Amino acid sequence: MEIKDVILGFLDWKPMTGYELKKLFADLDFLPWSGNNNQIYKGLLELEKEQLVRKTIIPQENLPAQKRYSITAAGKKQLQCAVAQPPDAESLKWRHGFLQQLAWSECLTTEEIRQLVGQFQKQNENELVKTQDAIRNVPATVRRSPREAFIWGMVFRNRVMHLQSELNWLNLLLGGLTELNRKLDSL
Amino acid sequence: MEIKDVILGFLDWKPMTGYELKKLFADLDFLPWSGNNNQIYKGLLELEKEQLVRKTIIPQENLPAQKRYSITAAGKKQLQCAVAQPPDAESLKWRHGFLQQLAWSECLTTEEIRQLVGQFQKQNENELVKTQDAIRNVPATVRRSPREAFIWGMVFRNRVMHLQSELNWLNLLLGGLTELNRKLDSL
DNA sequence: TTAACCATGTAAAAAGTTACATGATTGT
DNA sequence: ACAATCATGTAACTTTTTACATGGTTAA
Repeated sequence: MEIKDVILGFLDWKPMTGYELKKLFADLDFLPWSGNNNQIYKGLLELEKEQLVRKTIIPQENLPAQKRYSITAAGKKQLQCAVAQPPDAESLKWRHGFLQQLAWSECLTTEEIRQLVGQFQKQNENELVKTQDAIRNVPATVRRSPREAFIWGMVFRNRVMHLQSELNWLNLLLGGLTELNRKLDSL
Repeated sequence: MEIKDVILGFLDWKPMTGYELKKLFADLDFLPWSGNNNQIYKGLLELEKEQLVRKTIIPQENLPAQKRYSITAAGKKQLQCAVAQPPDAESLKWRHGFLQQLAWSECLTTEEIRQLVGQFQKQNENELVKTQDAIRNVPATVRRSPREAFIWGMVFRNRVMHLQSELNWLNLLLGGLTELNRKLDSL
């Protein structure tokens, strides 16, 4: 998922202007882009050129005309494709790409979502093992004092705890999806 | 903390070459920089121009000469200054700046570290409240299905759980620092 | 009257990634 | 024979940020 895919995700909710998109980027903390003018307005121009969105110009009195963008069929296809990608490794570092895929997963079946979640779960488990190993290899140089040794231990433990909390969250997620299916089946 | 400060942090352990620094950036997952040639070698040149590091050239047979950089007094001052900054807001998003400050906090007193931790703790608590509020304001547009509503709930809950796990970690950290002090006092 | 909101966009700079370039040594 | 390690650096490109630019409306 790159920023243009997220824009498509928003436009798949409803048609919007660049201005509205900017506000969403500013409000939603899990998106790693600032959503500045350059990203949004340039992005929209490109998306239009690629025919993934279409614009309607709405003139206003005393204010610059609104350009309201809506997603095209090709845009929907592109969104679905981006969302269905196997979660990439950077998700485990700072750009939580998996959350973005999940947020716009409405275009996938529940089974496909489960698969994505499963893949991400495995990546997290591997990373947890890797990090716990890494603790044993902390460079000896960082033991100038018992305090520094303790602090570096905590730096690694931070990551371990985050990964564990992520795994807990993934279990809740899978449980919730099952629960939803159960309810729908019983209707 | 920007990448040059982290380089200073490493050189404060011991003098190193660009090649060694690269490996550290590659190995340590909590650092958000890839540590590619451009960043490291350009960074070192700039640091040298700013007189924050000094280089010694060590010729080798059959291999390019090593350039071993060491931190200067001015460099140590700069590092301490960077580490002592109040943790910035981006720490709460993706670039976990606080971890970097903590990792190189050996130049601070335990009291100063406690202060940093306290500040970061407060920011996390505020952010937790803010995020829990935000859940109540999730745009109604994202409820195309019960499934989507559930998923967006989980996207927000991911952040809540991370913040809670961060607060737990901060308590462990403060507890550990107290414990260390107790031990030193009892000698 | 000052700030925030509405609404668009562009320019320049900074930061980051990927690929290029060299070339000996060591292990599989 | 091929890949990895050692060891430096540069060039081209992409991404992101910050600042510039305009200008009317509304609420404190």
